[in-house]
Amino acid sequence: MVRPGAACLKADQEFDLGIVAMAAGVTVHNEDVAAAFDEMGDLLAIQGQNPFRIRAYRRAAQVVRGLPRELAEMAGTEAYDALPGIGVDLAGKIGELIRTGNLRALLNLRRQVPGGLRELLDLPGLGPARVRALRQELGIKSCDDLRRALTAGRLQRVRGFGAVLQKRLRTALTERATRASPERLPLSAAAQYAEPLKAFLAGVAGVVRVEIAGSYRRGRETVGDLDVLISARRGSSPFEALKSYRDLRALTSQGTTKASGVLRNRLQVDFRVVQPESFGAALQYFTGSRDHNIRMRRRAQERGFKLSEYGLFRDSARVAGRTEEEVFAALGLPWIEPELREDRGEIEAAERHALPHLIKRSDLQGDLHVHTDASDGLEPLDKMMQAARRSGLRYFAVTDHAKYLGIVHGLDAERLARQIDAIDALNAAQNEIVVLKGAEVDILKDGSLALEDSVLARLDVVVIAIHSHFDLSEAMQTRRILRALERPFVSILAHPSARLIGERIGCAFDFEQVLAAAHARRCALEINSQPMRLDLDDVHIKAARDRGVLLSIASDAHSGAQFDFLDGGVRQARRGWAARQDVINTRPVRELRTLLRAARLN
DNA sequence: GCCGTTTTCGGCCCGACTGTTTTCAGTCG
Repeated sequence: MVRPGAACLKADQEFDLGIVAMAAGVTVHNEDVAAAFDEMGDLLAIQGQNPFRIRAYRRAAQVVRGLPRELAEMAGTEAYDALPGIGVDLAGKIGELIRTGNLRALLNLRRQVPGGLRELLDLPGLGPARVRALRQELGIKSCDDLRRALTAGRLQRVRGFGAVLQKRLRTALTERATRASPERLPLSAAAQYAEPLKAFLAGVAGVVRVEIAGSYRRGRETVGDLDVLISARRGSSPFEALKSYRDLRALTSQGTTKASGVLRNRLQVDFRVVQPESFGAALQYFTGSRDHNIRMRRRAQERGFKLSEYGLFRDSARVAGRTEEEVFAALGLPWIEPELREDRGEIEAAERHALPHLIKRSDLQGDLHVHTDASDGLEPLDKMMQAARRSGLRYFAVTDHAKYLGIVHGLDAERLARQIDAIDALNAAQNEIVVLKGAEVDILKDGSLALEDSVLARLDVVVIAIHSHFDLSEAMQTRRILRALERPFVSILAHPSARLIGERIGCAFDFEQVLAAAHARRCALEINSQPMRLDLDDVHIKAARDRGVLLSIASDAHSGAQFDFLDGGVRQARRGWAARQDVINTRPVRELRTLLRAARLN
């Protein structure tokens, strides 16, 4: 199942979610379980419960979100219990949710804690303790209550709520009402601000080194903020220099080693200045992820060390910190690539010296999904060929859309035949790059393809994809894809989930079954590099790789400049643990042709 | 609530900054 965000349980409503879920007859998805656990964590926090118990719920939510398979398809509580961070109790709660669509513990908590209190937690400056104080002292149960109390000046009575905090809350409530709060940016969009910022800081007097850490460095598909790490000589003042930086809208807080600000695009930035002897430790720390860090610190502790952003210490003596490698080595681990640091098994793999050699952009020799102006691309074949060559590719496949209802300019059999002749002529006229003959063929609603097998037989590469009927039931969508995969000339399943980041959640289908079918017929799954697609996502790439299904990193370029998107596709592949040998377009063209022929079923 | 080559109880990552205090709790990452 690919669907990432299907909220079937109305987790923020006050009625019995079991009745709702069961009445609608819907499946309980992983995201529903994760949302229920997140809510448990929030409500327990507001109650002031044991922080470690709260963390257990949040950690469990995280683990569930990272699963490539649906919990509902797993063997039950015993299998749940085997998941990291999930013990007997939480396994039972997962089971209850899956079986009944219901969680009694959550319903009980909701009776004790008004739902509106949860939204208060999202306001900056409000954590569980202050939310609790607001409720106890003033009976505040929602953002609306808080707004009224602020207006009436009632907050002055509550200890801990001074003038500054009140002003902050007023601003936050206004922003919330006008929906001006920033959301996560696609990685590529964040890069447009992050890289110039980095270059600016690197040019400030006294600055020795600048790195952007956090989810940006881990290559997550979206970025919520930027963590900028600066190593500077004593006496230099990078924060002062920042005040003249055009893209910085405001510095919202500033200490001696730490500052925060907001960029013009509303992206939050946190700056930290560290000494060179701590830079590696700080880079490790601020790269995260949180779960990865917790594991690392625990590991340090078990070995009698203390790990912080300042270094690895035994008592008060620093034993490592200048470089990341040094810190990992002192903890008995090889350096771990940032993209892997999600606590998805990378520490265990590092211990066994079984980390993958992650793929690099320079490993790519070709691109197997490219459009020209024959369909919806912007540039003609020869221009695309020149751009592909400039991008260092040795081959690429022209995969214009096949004609079907809805896609303008799609090629019918006759135009495709003419394009095939043109490509043959182009290959005959030059030998700098090989142009492969292909098409992007729609998977129709019933799983049949938009072009006849007799036409597809002439092609080197047949890319199939879903561009319509995204909302079919999981069973129907699965049948649709499996049926398409039975067609004899299929090479690659493109952007398998059909999601658009921030716009459209992926189609629901049984990913395990699709993997099995793809594996059986040696069809590759695409990692589409378009910034809004990045489809497959990291979790499913890893699942495909673990299953031995080959991948194709493709630009889906619609113009020559878009071959640059391949960088993002490689990034995504790395997050899914992909190595060079997992990706078909790292192969020389001759070897690639062998692989493509092997996928044919005739 | 989880977890275990210091184990079935007693730990659980760690520090900066802010605002509100007169020494620190709460929040945040």
